[in-house]
Amino acid sequence: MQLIDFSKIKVSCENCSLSELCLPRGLSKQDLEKLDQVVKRTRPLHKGDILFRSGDAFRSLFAVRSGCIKLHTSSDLGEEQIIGFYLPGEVVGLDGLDDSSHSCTATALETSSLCALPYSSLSDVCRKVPTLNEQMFQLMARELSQDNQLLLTITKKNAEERIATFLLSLSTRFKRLGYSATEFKLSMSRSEIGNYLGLTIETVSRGMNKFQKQGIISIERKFVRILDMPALKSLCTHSLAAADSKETVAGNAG
Amino acid sequence: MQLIDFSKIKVSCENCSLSELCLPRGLSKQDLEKLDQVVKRTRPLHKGDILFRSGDAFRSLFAVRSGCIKLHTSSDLGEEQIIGFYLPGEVVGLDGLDDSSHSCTATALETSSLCALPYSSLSDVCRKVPTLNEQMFQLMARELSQDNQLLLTITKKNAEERIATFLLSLSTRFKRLGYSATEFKLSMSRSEIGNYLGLTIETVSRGMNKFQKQGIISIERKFVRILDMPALKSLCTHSLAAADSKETVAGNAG
DNA sequence: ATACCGTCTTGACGTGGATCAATTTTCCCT
DNA sequence: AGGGAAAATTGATCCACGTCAAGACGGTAT
Repeated sequence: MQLIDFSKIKVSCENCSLSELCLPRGLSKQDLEKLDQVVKRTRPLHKGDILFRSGDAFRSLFAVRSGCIKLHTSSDLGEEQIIGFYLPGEVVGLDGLDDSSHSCTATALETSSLCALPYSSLSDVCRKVPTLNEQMFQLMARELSQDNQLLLTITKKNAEERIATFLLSLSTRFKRLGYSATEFKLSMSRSEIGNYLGLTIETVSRGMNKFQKQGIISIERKFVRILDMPALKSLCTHSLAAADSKETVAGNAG
Repeated sequence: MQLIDFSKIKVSCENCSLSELCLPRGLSKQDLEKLDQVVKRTRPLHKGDILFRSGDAFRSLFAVRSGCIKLHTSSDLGEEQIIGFYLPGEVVGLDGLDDSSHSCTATALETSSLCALPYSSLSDVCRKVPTLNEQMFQLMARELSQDNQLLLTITKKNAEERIATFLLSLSTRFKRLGYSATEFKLSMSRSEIGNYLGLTIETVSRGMNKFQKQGIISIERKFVRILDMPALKSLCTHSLAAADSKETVAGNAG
């Protein structure tokens, strides 16, 4: 086994294959260089390692380079609620911008490497580079709209639709990363999927096996293959379509 | 009936009783003046009026001065999901910072007056006033954490707990506004409460009537009085407490 | 190999809240 | 003030999903 000293690797946003993802829109080369000076690669996390805890002082944002991070809260009574899963190219830690302490905990689901963006230096750079500042707003707004999507999924969809939506979301994101959209590994357990979707582990298991019997996916342990993408897509909104006509709620649209 | 020409009223954040709420932390007097020059009071909206629609170009943030605004999405099929209710001192429109177009629709639930903060000028001021810029981040982070709260409420609590949590949240926010924490008017319909909480109108109605029979609240039409605040609070987390011991899920906390 | 343990699957059963339906109450418009 | 429609209540029924329980499978330590 080869040991790699990550501290010696020159980290560069410019050369990072993910730069388009974690920082989508046109920063100039100069701006990128400014950002580069700020980014620190942390040593890799292993499965179960905690990146930050709810209540921790907010110090950095983290861009995922590889692996998968789950973001979750604990209620007063220690009940876990998973807020999201972060894949490479996605940024974790924005929850810390309120009161400068994190409201969530971030845990590695598998060996994961990250770039740390220390907030103090980041906000300096933001001040000098308005484009970057706006990108930060965009990142947060995107997170907000993802939350809203999740809310819609949970309140309006039944178990199977939620599971289908979840799988489709992963597929889309893997594709964006340049990986296969039809074959991938789930880095989270059934229990974590259930928690995220507001379902029990049994319901998740049954749903996925049903899809398998229908020939829509094949699933073995953590490995998923999507066999019939159109079918999967139509599963995401099935009952909504059925409810179509009677759904013009409230009618206070004027 | 008296007509008021709001355009002639001198709007001033400095004198606004809500300034502590919509912009919580210490802007200097000078900074406030800069902000003042940017704020525009819009003419009041009436019940059902739409402030902005999903897909509209993002132009302004809006601080609620009076009334109540609901923020909601429509899915592909027109199904409504209410994301939140905004009371005086709260800021609506942050969903527009992604792609500079709104992902949600904002509708007045009753006659409401607002301050518009045109984004173009606001971002200018933000550039000059770092404190304000940070407050914007805080606003968004707070919105994120509220979304997370809602998610927890919906996935982990049963119908009655959700309703109790909802009432308590309103109570807290009214109190912060200087209104009574125990007597207030619901500006949203049962159907809107249900939509927000992921419940049907019948369940909301039954829940509230049950609380009434238990002597915890009294409710007449839209007017709520909280009679036993401690009881209401304990209702918010009841079943979570019961699940306490077995809830140390997953155990990957190290 | 073997034994153990955590994760996942599968089945049987019970229930909370959705759905359906019938009034009643309130709001709004003329 | 009155009439019509939307909103809310209340009751009866149903079913999707949670709960409980038993087993299968895979990974890991001895």
